[in-house]
Amino acid sequence: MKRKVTLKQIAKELDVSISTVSKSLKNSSEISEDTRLKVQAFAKLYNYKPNLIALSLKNRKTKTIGIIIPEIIHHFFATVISGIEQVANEKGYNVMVCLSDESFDKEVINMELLANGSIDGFIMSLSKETQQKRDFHHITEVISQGMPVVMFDRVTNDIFCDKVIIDDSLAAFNAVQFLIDKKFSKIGLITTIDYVSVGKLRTDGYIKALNNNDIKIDEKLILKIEDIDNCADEISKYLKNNKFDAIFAVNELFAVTAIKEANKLGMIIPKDISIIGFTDGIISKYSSPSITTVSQNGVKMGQKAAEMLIERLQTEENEDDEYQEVYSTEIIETSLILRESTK
Amino acid sequence: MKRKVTLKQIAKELDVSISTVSKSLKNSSEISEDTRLKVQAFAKLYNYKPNLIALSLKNRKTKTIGIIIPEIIHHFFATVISGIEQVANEKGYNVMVCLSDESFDKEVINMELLANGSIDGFIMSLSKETQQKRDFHHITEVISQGMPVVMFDRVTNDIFCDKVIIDDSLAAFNAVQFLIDKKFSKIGLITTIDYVSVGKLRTDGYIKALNNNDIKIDEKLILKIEDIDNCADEISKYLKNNKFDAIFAVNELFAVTAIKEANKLGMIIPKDISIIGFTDGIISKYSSPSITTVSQNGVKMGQKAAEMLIERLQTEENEDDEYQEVYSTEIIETSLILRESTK
DNA sequence: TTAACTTTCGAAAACGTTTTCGTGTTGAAA
DNA sequence: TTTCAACACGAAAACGTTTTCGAAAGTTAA
Repeated sequence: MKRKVTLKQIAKELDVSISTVSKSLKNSSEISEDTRLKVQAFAKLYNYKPNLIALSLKNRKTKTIGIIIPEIIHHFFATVISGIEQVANEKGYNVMVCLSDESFDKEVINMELLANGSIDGFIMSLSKETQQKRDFHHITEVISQGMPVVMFDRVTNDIFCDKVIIDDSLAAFNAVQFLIDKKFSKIGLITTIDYVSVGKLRTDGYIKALNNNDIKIDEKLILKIEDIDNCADEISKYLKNNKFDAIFAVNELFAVTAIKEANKLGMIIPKDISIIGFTDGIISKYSSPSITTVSQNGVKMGQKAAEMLIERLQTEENEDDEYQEVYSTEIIETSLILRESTK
Repeated sequence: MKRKVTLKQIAKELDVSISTVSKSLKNSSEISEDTRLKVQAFAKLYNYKPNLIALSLKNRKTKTIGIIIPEIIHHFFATVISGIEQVANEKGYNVMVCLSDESFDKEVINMELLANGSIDGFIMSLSKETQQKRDFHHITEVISQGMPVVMFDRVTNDIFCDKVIIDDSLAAFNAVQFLIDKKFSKIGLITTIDYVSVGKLRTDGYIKALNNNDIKIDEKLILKIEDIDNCADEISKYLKNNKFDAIFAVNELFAVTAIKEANKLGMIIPKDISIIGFTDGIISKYSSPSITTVSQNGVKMGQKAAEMLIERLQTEENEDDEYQEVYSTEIIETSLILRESTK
């Protein structure tokens, strides 16, 4: 077992000082060509690579980005990570991933942990519990310590920082308008409870679209689901007790579950009911029928978030008067992907 | 903006030495109760938290695990990360995630990067290209430097290290045997090209099951797909040109695509053809019909891998004679989850 | 020969910890 | 009064870098 070689060892071996070794490897003109080449040859032979932890300590920056998301077994979040990783990689950054499991406490603990020197900045999406409690002290805390934060998707107006979102309300509006244009009027909505910010916004879009077209809101056609894991029964009951032309679901799970339950009740999609989902995940693509959906480009969101964070890290690096403090909110375009679940 | 407070600042503020502050915070009996409490109060007030990078440098361990996987937009890998993160979290470890994008070069670069001090050990699954090239020098390299590696799922016999796998061959065998027990004999196989280790093993299981039951292997019933992204046409042609009772697909994507293409050709699943997939992802669960599949418990694999790695890190910590060098391979159980795609 | 540069290198500080060891002060025992 | 242990604390090294500054040679010019 050969441990990694350090500057000190090289110095000792070649009988020069540590400084000389360091400078030689950086091709400093201070060092004669003789020793420079000698050191470089030796370093190459022993495959010297600088210890990144030591560098982090010295430079007070780690070249890693902390990601905090509610869960990873969720196609959308996985795509966001993928986007982040991609640009981080290009720009020489690594990523540390922490999962909050939708728990406020875990979110806080993870943030505090990472904030203690391990990373240069955060990219995060709020946990459900955090959104519910509306307690963001952990985030303001790290921001006040000078650590940049970029929030995406599940964001809050209570925090001032860079953000990357889609226009959930508009996207929902467009989806519902699409259904209305098809001359549907009995349009159902399957959504989440209101404290999930994106659920709320998508619901708003639905309502706005109906209002805009003078269609009366029928509360019975709006289903708010609390327990996502056991939504099937609720949806089944909802389908049985109402008549629909179409349904707009705020995520793919609700959409696909609606299709399955509708099938069980003898309805055929899209003949009897048209269905539109939200988030272009694998479910929508591969279910039968495949689902017309609002595409929410996770990869692009991740890329944008990473670009914004790294941009901020690098300007911070140069200007020592660190008070530009102008935050921006980037809106990623959505589009309606037409598939088989709509007529 | 208040930067994080350090021991040095506290020491200066209270007019004691750095050592005294450090010891006080660790409740050392060397320090009088007076100063101890005073320091602790001050530290609490200013929310002192030790800098983890400095600790990492001092202790020569980072308490983080490096994960290298081919991609993250893949339900199976996402579940594995989830499992790893869970036990890592419990045991006070963080995770750094790097994606190889199925590329050999990216895998090598990422490993070398992380190996330079950023992490204590690796959990990884080989990229396709690495499996094809059979070049594992980057892995032997880090192992020879004393950094533990745990491989999962896509592993190789060429490397000696801890491994977590499922018995792909047996699982495939059981799935095919299940079909044979249903009195099916024209059983198709949709698989990958051979250098993907798990694809090969699952193919072996298929062949063994047929042989075991004296069913002649018909090469025309075996479809090897190279370009996963455009498999639909190939599968469609394959379905058109052969007659089947059943099909075994080595992943869910092939299974669901087969269902969709079969539907297009007017066949009904499972009435006309029974289909079994591999990997219990969301596609299998939510497609219509839902897909009978070999469940490959990613969460459990991740958990096990993390346990093995951390176990090794901790014994390494205690025993300085680090030569136990007995590696084990853990096999995670699979099971057949019966759903609607089989009669 | 001397003064003034150049060239080439090393010492040391710094990043933020932990820990070993030494030291000065106190109190009690002899 | 002397001796010694207990107590309370600080100095310094160490982890592995980078970088500033100073200094010892060697070189050139006067």
